[in-house]
Amino acid sequence: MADGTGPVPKLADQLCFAVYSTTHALIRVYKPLLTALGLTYSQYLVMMTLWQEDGLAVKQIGELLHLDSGTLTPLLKRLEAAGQVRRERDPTDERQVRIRLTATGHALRDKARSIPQDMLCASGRSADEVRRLKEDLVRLRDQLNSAVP
Amino acid sequence: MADGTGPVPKLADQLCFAVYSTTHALIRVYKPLLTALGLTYSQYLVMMTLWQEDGLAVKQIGELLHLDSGTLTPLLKRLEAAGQVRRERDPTDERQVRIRLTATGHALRDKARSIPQDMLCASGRSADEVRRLKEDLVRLRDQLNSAVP
DNA sequence: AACAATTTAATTGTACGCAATATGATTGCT
DNA sequence: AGCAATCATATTGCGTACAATTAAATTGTT
Repeated sequence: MADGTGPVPKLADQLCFAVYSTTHALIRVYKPLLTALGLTYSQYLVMMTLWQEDGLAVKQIGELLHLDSGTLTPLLKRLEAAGQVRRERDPTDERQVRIRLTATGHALRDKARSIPQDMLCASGRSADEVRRLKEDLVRLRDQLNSAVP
Repeated sequence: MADGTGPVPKLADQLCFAVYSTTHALIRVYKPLLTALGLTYSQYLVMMTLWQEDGLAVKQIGELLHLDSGTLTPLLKRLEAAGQVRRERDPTDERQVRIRLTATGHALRDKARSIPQDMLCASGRSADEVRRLKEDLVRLRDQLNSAVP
C-alpha cells in the first residue's frame, strides 16, 4: 500500500459482503415459512407494517421500509390480486393511495405468529444476543443513511 | 399470545429487517464510488473475487458469492461487454467457462483501492468495531446456511 | 465401448430495487 | 382567481436474485 490508499479490497474482509450474504441467508430461511403463507419476503415486510397500522399511504410504507413507489406499486398490486389488501385513493387527498387489509389480510397475521420464533431458532442464538446484534446494525444503518441521504 | 406461539411480528423487532435495510444502506453508500468505476455492487463483488484469483470458473465464483448461474451468466456477459473480463470455455473441461480479467479489468483494481477506506469512514466506526460486527454476522450467516442448505 | 448419472452453464419466468420520468392533485404566492 | 412549485403515485428501463428447466460435456459402471 505504497500509495497510502490501502490494500486491494478483499472479499472476505468486507463488512458489506457479510451483511449482504447474511441478508440472502436470512431470506432463504424465511422462504419456506413465507411460501406457506403465499408471501415473498418483501410482501411480508409490507404486511407487517399494515398489521401494526392499517390504512397507511404508499409513501408512509415506503418511509418505514426504505422503498420507493417503483418497488411498492407493483408489489401492492400483487398483494391486491392475492386478496390481502385493497388500494383506495384517499378522498381527502386524491394524490394518496391508502392500503387497507382485507379480512384475509387480517387473518394472515395469526398464521404468521410463529415466524419470529422459528427464525430465532434458526439463528441458534438467544433473544438477547439477537437483540444486541439488531441494535448494532440499526445504529450502523442510521449512520450510513445520515452519511449519504 | 394466548396460543403460545408468540406475539404478532413487529417490523422494528426483526433482526432480519435490520440486516436487510443495512444492506440497502451500504449499497447506497457504495453506489457513487462504484458508478465512478462503471460497476454495480454485484459486479464489484465479482471483480473482487477475480482480483484475488483470476481465471475462476462460473461455478467457483457462485460458491464464493452464494450466487447461481441465473444471476452470474448475464452479469458476466455485461462485464465482458464492458471490457473488464473475457469468458472462455476451459479446453480441458468444456462444461466450464473460465473468467479472466482483461488488462482493463486488472487496472481497475488500483482505482478501487480507496473504496474500503471510504466505506470505513462512512460507517463512523473503528476498523476493530467493524471487524467484530463482520465476524458476528459471518457466524450468523454460516449458522443460517447450515440450518437450511 | 455403451449408456446412465452427474456436472456446468445457459435460458426462461417471476419478483424485487432503484433511477428517471410522467401524470394528476394540492399548495403557496401574488 | 391564476399559476408556479410541490407532492404522491405510476410507469419505464436496467440489473440483480432465484427457481425450474434445458443442453452439452464428463464421469462412473458394467
